[in-house]
Order: sequence, then structure tokens, then C-alpha cells
Amino acid sequence: MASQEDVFKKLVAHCKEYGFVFPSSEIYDGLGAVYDYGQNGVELKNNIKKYWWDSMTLLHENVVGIDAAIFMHPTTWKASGHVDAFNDPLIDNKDSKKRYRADVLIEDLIAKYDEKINKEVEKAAKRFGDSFDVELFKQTNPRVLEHAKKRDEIHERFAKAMNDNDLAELKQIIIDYEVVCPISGTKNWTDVRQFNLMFSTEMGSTAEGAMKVYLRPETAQGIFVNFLNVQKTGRMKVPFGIAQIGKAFRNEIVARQFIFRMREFEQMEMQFFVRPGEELKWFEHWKQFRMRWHQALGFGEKKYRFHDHDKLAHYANAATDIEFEMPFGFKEVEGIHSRTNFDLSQHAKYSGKKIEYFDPELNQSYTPYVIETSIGVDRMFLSVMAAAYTEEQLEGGDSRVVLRIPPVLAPVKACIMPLVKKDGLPEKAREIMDELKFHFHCAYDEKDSIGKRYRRQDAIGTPFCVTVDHDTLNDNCVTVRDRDTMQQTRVAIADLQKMIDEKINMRNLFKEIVK
RNA sequence: GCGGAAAUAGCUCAGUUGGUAGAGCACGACCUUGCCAAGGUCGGGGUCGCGGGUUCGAGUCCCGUUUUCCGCUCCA
Repeated sequence: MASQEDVFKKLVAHCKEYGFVFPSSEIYDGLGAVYDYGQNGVELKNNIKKYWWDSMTLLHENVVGIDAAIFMHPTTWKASGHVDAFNDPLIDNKDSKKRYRADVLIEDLIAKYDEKINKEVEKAAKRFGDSFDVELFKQTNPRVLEHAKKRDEIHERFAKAMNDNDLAELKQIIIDYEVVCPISGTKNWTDVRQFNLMFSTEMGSTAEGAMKVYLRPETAQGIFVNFLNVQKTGRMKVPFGIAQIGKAFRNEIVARQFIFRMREFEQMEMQFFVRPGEELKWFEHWKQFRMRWHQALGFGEKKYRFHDHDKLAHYANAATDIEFEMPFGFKEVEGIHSRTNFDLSQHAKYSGKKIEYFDPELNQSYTPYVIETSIGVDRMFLSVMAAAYTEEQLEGGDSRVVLRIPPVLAPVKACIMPLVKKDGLPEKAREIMDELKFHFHCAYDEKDSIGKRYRRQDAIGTPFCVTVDHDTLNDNCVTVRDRDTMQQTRVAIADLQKMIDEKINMRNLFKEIVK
């Protein structure tokens, strides 16, 4: 396992050194769990997105795309359940290391005083028998009054603190009234922190007119709220899907493992709307399709597995993850969920709009069921890098680091280089490059020995190196060196573009996927 | 969040008992070689993570802080 961790460390270093991924705002010490993509990273990321987008929208005439805004009406998140589910003030006990909801601890505390009062009342009732007047006792007994006073005191402070969102005061209440951890029995508490999954900001430039809005924690809701728009304007018939690629934001408490868990990340989601009752059939269909999409990249079947969920979210009736073998174990890269009609129903309820589909074949209206495929771009990026990163021992004791990125995804497709920097070879190389650059991303390099230049391209995963030598000037042929095999072939300049295109064009992968 | 470790050039690191920074690789220019990285000459680049303190003097000692990594915890 130690060596796997080593590989991961090397991969992170490689990402930085070769312009794939930088820590955000690095000159200011970085920003936690936020990363920037560099000159090579952005190319790879864009290629991944294109591979996904085209596989959805080109290969399925009943799947169309949208690009919804990151800001959405705040009610969206009430309807989706995000507001209620992730808005708790939390406190940790340092000794037991258990985490509690601070508001629940205080509510328990208040309940404890009520219990104390009840006990006094019970005791008195036993003593005085039938003639006992509970209300009178409560209003006059000094011990009960003492408990009641404390209870009301706490309650008042608690209500005000919750209303003001005053976390320091919540902690102060816990300290003042000596709340102890049920497990460790100590009063060694951390500060109260607001666990809030969603980032919020204010819309509207004046303080009074401002409205609290959230940065979306998932892209899916942008699709659901546009269901009717797309269905009607696109004359879409169920079953159909809506695809979207976009940023989402989550205020993770612990965000680690490089770009695997970030606070700002990108999702590629497709929501597929189906007839009620047919959802499990489509769930299976998309499960298989998505797996073929991954497998077509050629990293090997063993790198992927399904992980079916045992515990389902309240809205789902089937769910699976596609996991990829990262250097730190099998990890979720994509989720495929059967979300029932939960989301559309919720939005219908909260908006008061009827969100249904009239099915002409069945001659009836219904709220469609949804199959979701949701993949993290950054996780996909990481899985490609992890699978591609190879340290290779060569004959003669040499070694090289090569990124075996599938050619369709590689940031640079070809590097054009003159064998020497004289005799008109650079000019000829430029001439070739000026033609190829219209077709795909090319680089040019004339510095250092040819071997060194090959290694440089290996390190960023360039599948082809095109070398111009003295013979080229006479026979109009170049040497094409393959990244993975390191083998060289002589190719006529006239055939170069077609030859490379055949290897980097996504259509070949798509043909495999739709089989 | 808790505990441990670390932070010096783009990268990997050195820096003696405190005396105001070095190497290799990388980078740039020129020369040389020319099909699988390490030729020569010259050059650019660091307020030693940040802020205090001790001291005549701090990369070095002390305190704080930030970030990263490793465990644990949490989340999905």
C-alpha cells in the first residue's frame, strides 16, 4: 500500500510540474480543496467533457443538452431537500471525538429540566394524595421554581441564539449549563460550527433588498426545473433525456485527496425521463451504456466495478456507482440512480405548477420517473491520469515517465520537431505544423536532443512525435514516433493528417459503445 | 474537527555550536552533436510559508499562525 501512496504523490507532483493541476491561489498559500487546471489539464478536461457530451447528444437523438445557471431560485433547494438536510450547528467533544448537533444538546438540556420538575411533581403528588393541586405546586414550590427559571432562561437564550445564528452563544450555553458528553462524560468541547453544505451569497445590491441565494450543490436541479421548457420547445417524447455539464459547489468539512473531493467541482449529468414502471429497465440500460463508455477508453476491465447501494436515499429505488481503481483504492467516479418521480413532484408541489407529461400512446398524463447518470469531471480526470501514469524501465537501464492517455483525450496530439536546428529543417517542420494545426492540437519543439524532446512529450502524453530530417526535404516523408511503443514509421507528409486523425477521432470509440 | 510530521530556487534537497543562502536537475542565450533525456560557455531565478519574540546578528532558538501530507473522525 505504501508504494501506491507513493504513486499517488508522484502523480500529484507530476500534475503540477507538467501544467495539469495547480493548487488554487498558490502564491497566497493556496485555498483549501480548490484547484486550478493548467495549460495541459484544461485540454484533457475539455476532451473528457467532449467525449461525454458527444456520447450523450450525438449517439442519442432523444437526449438534448442545456446549460442552466449556477444561481437558482432559493425555493429550488427547499424543494430538493438540500436546505433542511444540511444546515446544522455542530459541536465536537474533544475527548470522545464524537460530533453532536449543538441545538439537539441544548434541547435535551431543556428537556432535562422539565424532567426534574416532573419528578418533583410526582414526589409531591405521592405525598399529598388526592388533594394535590399540580398548578399551585408548580407556582409555589421553590425547587420547581428554580428549575423552571433555569429552563426558561436557557430556552430564551437558545431561541435568541438560533434566531441570530449566534454560534458562540450556543457554545456558551453548553458551557454555562455544564453539558457533558454522554460518552466521555467531559465538558471539553470545540467551538460550534455551522455545517452548511451549500455556499450562499446575496443577490441584490442593497442590504434591505438582498435575497440569500445559493451556489448550486448539484447540477441536477437545473434540469428538473427546465423539464417542461425542454419537453415543450423540443417536442420531446418520453423517454427522453437532458444532459448538462457544469460547476457545482459544496462546502465540505473535510475535503482531501487532491481533486477527488473539491469544494468547487464539475459534474456531467444526464436525467432520463421515463414512464412510471419502466424505470428499472432504463436503469439497467444506462448502467450498461455508461460502463461501456468507461471501458472504451481501454484502461482494462479490472479497473472498473459496479457498487450497488444497499441503503437507498429516500427518493431512490435503485442506485449504483461506477468505481474506478484509484491509487488509494476503488472510488466512486459516477453514480447511476433511479430517482423515481421525487424531484419533479417536489418542484410541482413547491412551485404550484403542474409538471406532468401527456403520453399520447397511453392517452394519459403522469409525472415521469427519472434515471440519473452523474459523473464528476474532476474524478474522471483523476482516474485518467492515474491509469495513464506509468514509470517504465527501458532496455539499457534507462527509464521514462509516460502518460498513456488515450489519444482521443490527450492534451496535445502531435509534436512536430526538426531533427536538427539548421539546414532548413525548422522551416520545413513549421510548414507541416501550419497545416496540421487546423485539424488538431499540435506543439513544436526544436530545443535539446531528439531523445530528450521525445521524453518531454511522453510526460504530457502526446501520442505522436513527427520528426523532420534531411531526407524529408527530398522524399517529403517524416518519421512518426509512437508514444507507447516508441516505434518509428516513415509516413508521407500528405498522409500525416489522415493517419493521426484516425487515432484521435472519437468516432471509433463511439462505434464500440453503441454496439 | 483531533493527533503527528513537514514547509529553503520550477523540482529534489544541503545549509555545521546562530555570523545576512548553495548543489543537482529544470529554465534562457550562444556553440556543438544529431532518432530515444544528462556536451561546452555564459546567464536569469530565493525578503528561507507568514507574523511576532530573544539576540549586536535568526534559514538556524522560542511563541503564534497558515498551508500541505499521514492517521482517526465526518460526509456522500
